[in-house]
Amino acid sequence: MIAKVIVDVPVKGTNRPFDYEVPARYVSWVEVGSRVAVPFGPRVVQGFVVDLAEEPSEDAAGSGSRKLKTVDHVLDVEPPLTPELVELAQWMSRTYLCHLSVALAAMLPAALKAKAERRVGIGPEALRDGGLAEYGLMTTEETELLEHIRRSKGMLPVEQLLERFPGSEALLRQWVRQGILAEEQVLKDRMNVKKVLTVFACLSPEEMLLRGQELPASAKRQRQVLEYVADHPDPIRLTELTSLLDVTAGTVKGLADKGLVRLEEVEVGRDPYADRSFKRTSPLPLTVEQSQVFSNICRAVKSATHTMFLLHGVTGSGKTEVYMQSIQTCLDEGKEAIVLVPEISLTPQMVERFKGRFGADVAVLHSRLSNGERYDEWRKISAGRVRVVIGARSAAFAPFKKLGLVIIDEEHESSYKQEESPKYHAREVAAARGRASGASVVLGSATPSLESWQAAVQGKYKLLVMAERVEGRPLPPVRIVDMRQELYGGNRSMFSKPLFEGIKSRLEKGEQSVLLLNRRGYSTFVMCRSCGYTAGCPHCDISLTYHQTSSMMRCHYCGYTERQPAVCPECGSEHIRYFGTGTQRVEEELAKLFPGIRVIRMDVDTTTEKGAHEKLLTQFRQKKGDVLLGTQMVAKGLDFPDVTLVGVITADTMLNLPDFRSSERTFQLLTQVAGRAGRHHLPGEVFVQTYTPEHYSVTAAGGHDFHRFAEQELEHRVRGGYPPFCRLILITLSHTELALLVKTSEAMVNRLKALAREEGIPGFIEEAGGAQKRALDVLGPVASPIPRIKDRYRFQCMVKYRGDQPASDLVAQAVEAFDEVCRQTKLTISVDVDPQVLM
DNA sequence: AGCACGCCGACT
DNA sequence: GTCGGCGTGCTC
Repeated sequence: MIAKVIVDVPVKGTNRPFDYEVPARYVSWVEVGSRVAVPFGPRVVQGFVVDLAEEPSEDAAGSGSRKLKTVDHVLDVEPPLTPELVELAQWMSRTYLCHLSVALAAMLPAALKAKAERRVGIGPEALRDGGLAEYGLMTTEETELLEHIRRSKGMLPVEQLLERFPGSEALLRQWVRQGILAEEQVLKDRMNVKKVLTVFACLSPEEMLLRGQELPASAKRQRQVLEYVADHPDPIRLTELTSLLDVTAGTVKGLADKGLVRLEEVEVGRDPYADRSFKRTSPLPLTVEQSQVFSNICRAVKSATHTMFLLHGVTGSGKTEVYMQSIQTCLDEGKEAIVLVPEISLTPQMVERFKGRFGADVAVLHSRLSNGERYDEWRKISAGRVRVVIGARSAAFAPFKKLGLVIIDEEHESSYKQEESPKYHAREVAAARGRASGASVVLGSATPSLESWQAAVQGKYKLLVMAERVEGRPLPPVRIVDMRQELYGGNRSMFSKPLFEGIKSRLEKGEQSVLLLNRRGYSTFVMCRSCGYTAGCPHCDISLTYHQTSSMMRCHYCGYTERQPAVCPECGSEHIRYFGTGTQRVEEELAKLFPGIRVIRMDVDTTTEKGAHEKLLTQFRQKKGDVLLGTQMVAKGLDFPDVTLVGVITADTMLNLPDFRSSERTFQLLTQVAGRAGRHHLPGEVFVQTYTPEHYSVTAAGGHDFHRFAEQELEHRVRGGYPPFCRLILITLSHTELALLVKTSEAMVNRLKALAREEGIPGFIEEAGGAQKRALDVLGPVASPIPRIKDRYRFQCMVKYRGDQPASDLVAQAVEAFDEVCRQTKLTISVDVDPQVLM
């Protein structure tokens, strides 16, 4: 038997199957989707079986004089991929122009990426009579190395040897060649066991308290920790201890240094939800609207006909309950279901709802899991121990064998697009998987993407609507505040009068507020007021961002850091000003305006630590803060009963970005925050501060009116020739030499145009009214919005095409034509199909 | 990616 | 005259 194997070596030239003989002992074991170790050139690599055949193909080595190599071994007891997923990977590779091995690897947890481990042991030559005499004298170091290997018997990992005997790599290789050492390569998965720093008491409680007395008076925190440990002598996780007592890890480490406690890494069991019980819930009665939607989905699931549904349901209309009952139907049919949610809304509350309904039938996949934990969850799916998975975009690849339903919640979220290769969109992957397997796909959103909306309007997707909120709670009134008027009125603060009054009255009533500062694409930067100098990254064409916590200037693209300048480096002036309203500045301003206000700030600076996100939200829920202030992460799916005010500091920061989706993003964000207030018994109020109050994405969001927004935005998109009326492929070229880059970029555009002509793809047709209708068009080249990153200049060109045109093929051909140039000049070309952010 | 083969400078 | 630099090319 012959296995066609895609080797996990993602370079040009290996993007095709290689033929291997399957040894008799594996014949009944190797399947399409198996992961195997195969010899490849001089080493052993991981590969995926994508096909099985009786005979090797004509052009394979086996047909010539050389013999086919043999599959070394099979890496898993059961194939980690199904034939259906292998097919899907092939679709991804074609559609998103990526190496097939990259598409296959993206479907598996990172733990299942085997790397060869080389090991050496004593070889036949060293055991021969006469020993090593004929190889000449060895230096003491060499003798020591060989003795070390001899003593340890068995095989030793080379990596480990090199740690002890640095620089002996060449020598080891030579000995292997001479037969003094024997070598083997074993493919090992990266299944590191998760370890957690744990605090142990190492003295008796009495002794500890005694030693606590001896601590200097200034060590208040340390004494506090010591007292707690003396009280609770059981080992406790460091993270748990620090969050419980609100101290830093440094405090505990200080105690450890003094020998009062012991810090040790302890292996932890990996079920992240093992120690939690979930209250089981039963299906809730559905409203008329809900049950109509539900029965539509049920019909498709029961008949196993692939249908794409777009569920347009306002915030609070009870989409989750419909999802859960649809999933139940799916399970009753003996099928499995996938729920995709944006990473940010994959909160414990969300997980709790699904665990509560489906219990142990649910696997959870999110980015905070360690490799081992993720693998464990994934195993539950592949072994058939669960029938429901809830997770972020990669959960679209859950290895179910009888998939019946895929739910994509908040389908408009851009996080469904992977920004690294394979640059897939989970929505498109789910659709492709549904088409192949007969599963139905439900796209749910209060603010659908215009792509999905247009598909529904055209009847490609079936539109389902839920326009009413559960229990008829009204959507909160939205007050749009014109900041220009505020400025005319003499208010130069970042808070308008109405928002100020709103916050003030909430403080008085003991109610809570959420403030949103949309900082995306808008960083705080530093400028000299005397000469206009701005601090820029020396490697990228972008200004440096100021971080107050560290007093450092940092480049968000390459990580370059420098100290905050005390005086202007250009003119020596001391008048340096910080521009851009960061959350830190808003926090300061709040403290000034409302003395004693308790602000919980949530942004990249305060949430990098693991679990910080959840911790801050819990604090806010427990009313340990009056105001929750944050970037867009506060807008998503949060549900606090005592929040009666939501304020958006500046609605238009992202409206002015050079991206055709900026209006859409603004509308989505504003609509979402507007849904955050008054979800419970207390009525809510929303303030949106803006300099462009007449913009339709602001007014439509203010009126909770998706239809009006969609109508206007679609008109803009038609006129500009943008999705959903076409599809885009963004090609970015980069190189250190600008001249070469420009020349190559132009050549690329010409090549694309020539290919389109050759294929007879029609070009530009101008329609009456200025609307453009074209089958394929190539724009550019132009400098990328960030023209230089990490010392490499960047140019881009854009292919616009009608959805039914095979543009991926065309781009693939064009890019291939530049292979030679890329190799010779180190120029890189990256292709993004259906780009979400044009930067 | 590795690791070979293969063609030009600083040493015994 | 050899050892070794890392530039190109291949892997069933």
